[in-house]
Amino acid sequence: MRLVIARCQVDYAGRLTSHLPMANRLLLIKADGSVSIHSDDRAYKPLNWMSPPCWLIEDRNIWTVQNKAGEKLVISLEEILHDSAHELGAEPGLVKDGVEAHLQELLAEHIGTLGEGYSLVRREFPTAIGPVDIMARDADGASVAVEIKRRGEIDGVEQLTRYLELLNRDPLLAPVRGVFAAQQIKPQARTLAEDRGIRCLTLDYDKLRGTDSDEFRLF
Amino acid sequence: MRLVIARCQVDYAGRLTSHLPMANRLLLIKADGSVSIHSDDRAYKPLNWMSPPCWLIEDRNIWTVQNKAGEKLVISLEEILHDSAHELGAEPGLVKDGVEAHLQELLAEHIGTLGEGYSLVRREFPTAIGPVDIMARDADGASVAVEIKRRGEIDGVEQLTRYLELLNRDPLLAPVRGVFAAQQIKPQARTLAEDRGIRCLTLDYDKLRGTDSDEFRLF
DNA sequence: GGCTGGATCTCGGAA
DNA sequence: TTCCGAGGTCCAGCC
Repeated sequence: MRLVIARCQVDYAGRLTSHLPMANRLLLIKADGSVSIHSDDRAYKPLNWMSPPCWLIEDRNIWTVQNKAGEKLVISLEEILHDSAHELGAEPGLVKDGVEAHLQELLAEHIGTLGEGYSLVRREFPTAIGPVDIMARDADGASVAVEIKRRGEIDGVEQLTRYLELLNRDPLLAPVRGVFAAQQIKPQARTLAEDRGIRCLTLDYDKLRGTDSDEFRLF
Repeated sequence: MRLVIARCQVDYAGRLTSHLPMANRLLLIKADGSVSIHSDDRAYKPLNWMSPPCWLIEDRNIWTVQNKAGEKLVISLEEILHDSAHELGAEPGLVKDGVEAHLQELLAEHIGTLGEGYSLVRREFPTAIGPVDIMARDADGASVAVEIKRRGEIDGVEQLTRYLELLNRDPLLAPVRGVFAAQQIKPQARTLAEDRGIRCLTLDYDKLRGTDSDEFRLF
């Protein structure tokens, strides 16, 4: 990894065109060839960048980064204030816990959260337009399609609506009801869902994760 | 801006929990207090980060970054390989060209792109569920709602469908037809749009921008 | 290779 | 403040 602090201006031409006037910035050149340009604020997003695979050509004070798609980043350097290189070695990688995939696992394990007598058909139930997060049957054996989100917004309701429309054309499954399950459901999404006869279910991640044997406590 | 290269492990607890095993990484501490942790690949995304406003407390070899929401990043340092600070000064800011806003401007200027005799009602036509990109009238004075995207996908068709549903309840406007305009329209989006009686229109950014007087050439 | 959908999305604007 | 939509979205997973 090479760290350069420099007074520079930057022009990008690719999916859009952009221009950065002359100023001091950090240039980050990584081992995979990627380049990013940071100002002294914002943690997440660089001002400009080129994702790998891409190639940096240094021609005196003009640096050009290019990729196969023809996107181009041109950095004009006026003054270099710092330039250092560092060997970092392998990155073991980030371990995450608490994303949507976990919610799906947990709800599948605790399918009774949907209601008494519910049973799991399968996770990632395949359809022509993509997999339904969870297919289940209620106590009477009727099909229920569940869409799971961490944050329930309108897009998720639209997604579930498309699935239901398709699933209800299958005489072996129909009628299929929908459940929109999320840790948090935005009011607009809830309104739209309920307008369409879709049940909303707020999930409590900690409670789902907490105990594998809640049922015991009932006795 | 402070640049630290260090052997460290990192734990984040907030919107999710995550763990980074001990390894060498770049720690970026910016003037606004934000902190990000980069490995030696990927230009765009840090492994972990805390966005401003947040506060860093250095207690010997344990650094803790926290924000008001209670999100917490704990960095355990084993060895510091580099540590430097740099004054960058003000960032003049990025100037962009070629985003959706420009398409909207250009199509409004060249409303005839929609067809002979079309006239502009207004851009950002307000509705209860958000602004319609462009409202126009055709040669016969009938209302036309236009949704503009750089890349036309299913979400955009759904968005326009919601607008049309609402607009058609207004007797002063109804009947309102829809046009889905984009630089590129995905086949699935086109199919869905046409199923719903929405016209698809592919926009040529360069042609729209190119000449203000194409009409002249017809003579 | 393309396509789909999640993301600690981030970021900006408007109500 | 919340809501909403764009983004050079990026990115992983699956086909």
